Amino acid sequence: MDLFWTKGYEATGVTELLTTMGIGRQSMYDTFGNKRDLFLEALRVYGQQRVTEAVATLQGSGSPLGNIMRALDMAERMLGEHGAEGCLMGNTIAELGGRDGEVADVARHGMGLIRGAIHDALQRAREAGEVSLEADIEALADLVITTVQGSLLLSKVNEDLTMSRSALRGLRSALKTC
Amino acid sequence: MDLFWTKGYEATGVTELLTTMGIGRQSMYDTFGNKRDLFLEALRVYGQQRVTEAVATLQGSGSPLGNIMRALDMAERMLGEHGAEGCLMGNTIAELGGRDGEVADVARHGMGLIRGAIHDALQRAREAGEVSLEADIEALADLVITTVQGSLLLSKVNEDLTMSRSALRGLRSALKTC
DNA sequence: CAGAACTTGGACTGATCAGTCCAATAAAAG
DNA sequence: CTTTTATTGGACTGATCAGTCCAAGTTCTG
Repeated sequence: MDLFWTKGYEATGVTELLTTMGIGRQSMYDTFGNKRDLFLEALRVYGQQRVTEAVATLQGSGSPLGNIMRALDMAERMLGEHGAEGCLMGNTIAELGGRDGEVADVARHGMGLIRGAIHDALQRAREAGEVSLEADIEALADLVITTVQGSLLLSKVNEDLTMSRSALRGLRSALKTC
Repeated sequence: MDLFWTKGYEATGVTELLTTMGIGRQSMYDTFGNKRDLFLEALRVYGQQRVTEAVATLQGSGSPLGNIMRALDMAERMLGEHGAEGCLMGNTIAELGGRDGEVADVARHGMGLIRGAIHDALQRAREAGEVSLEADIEALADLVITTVQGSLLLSKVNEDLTMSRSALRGLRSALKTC
C-alpha cells in the first residue's frame, strides 16, 4: 500500500512489491491473482482506513461543526505527514480514473462515504443552529471534500505547505460564516 | 498535448504521439530530444493557454469580484468540456509531481500565475468594498485555486458533474459572504 | 512419521517500450 | 542543376515489464 501510495500504480514494479512485502513471487500471484488486483486490495484497505477514522471523527459526540473542524485538523495532520504523497484515492483517480472502471468505483465509493459523513454532520450542525438555516448543505459538503482533495494534490508539488494550509484556513472561515 | 492530457504521460506511447502529430520518428527526436522534453513543451503550451485566458478574465475592466465569478464560469465550462480529462497541470502534479522536479516546476509555475491573478482580483475587490476589509485575501485565493483543482480531479471519476459543480457553487457563496 | 498444502528463488516467456541507426526520398538553397 | 538539409519508414537495440513455470524446500495436518 505504501509503495503504491508514494510511487503510483504504473511506476511500482512487481519485484519491488515482493521484496517490500517480504514474500515470494508465486505467493503473490496465488494470493492476489495479479498486480492490478493487488492494487485494488491495497486501495480498498487504504479507503477503509481513511473512511473509518474520518467517520469516527465526524460522528463524535460533541458539536457537529466542531467535529468537522476536527476532521479538518486530521486533514492538516495528513498534509504534514504525507503531503509529498498526497492521498492514494486522489492519486488513483488522477492516474487510473479514466481507464479502469472498477478502480474508479473503489476510489469514488470511499470518497462518497466521507462526503456522506460530512453532509450528515453539516445537517446536525444546521439543526443545532451552528450554520444558518439557508445554508446549502450539499454544496458545502462537496466544497469540503473537494478542497481537501485539492490541497492534498497541490501539496505533492509544494514542499512548503503554505498554500494547502491556507486553502483549509479559507475553508474553515467559510464554514464558520455560513 | 491532447494525448498527454487524456492519457497521462506514461500511458502515452511515442508511436502514438507520432501518428497523432503526423510526423516521422526521427523528426520528433531531432526537434524535441526525447519524449519527456516533448511532454515538457506540451505542458508549457497548455499552461500558457490556461494562464492567458484566466488572467485575461481576472483582469477584466468590470467588477473585480464579478471577474472572479466569470473565471469560475470558465472553470465550469472546462468541467463540461474536459471533465473526464481533468486539468493537465493537475494530472501532471499527481503523476510526476514527486518524481520530476522540472516538470513539477512548470506545473507549479502555471498555477502560481493564476493564483496571483486571483489574489490581485481579490485585493481590488476588497478595495472596491466587494469583500470585507477583514477578509484573508491569501487564504481565499488559495481556496479558489485549490477548489477548482479539486473539482477537476473529482470530475475525472464522476461522469455526473454534480459534485464538482456543487463544490464550485459552495465556493461562490463563500466568496459572496466574505 | 507421512502426505498434503504452501512458499521460495530463479529461470524463462512474450510483449512493450524509448531511443538509435540507416537508407531512400523530398524539399530547399546556392 | 547540384548540393545541402530535412523528413520519412522501417528495422533494430537494449532494457524493462508482468506473468508463468518448475524444482526444491518448508510448514502444517492427520
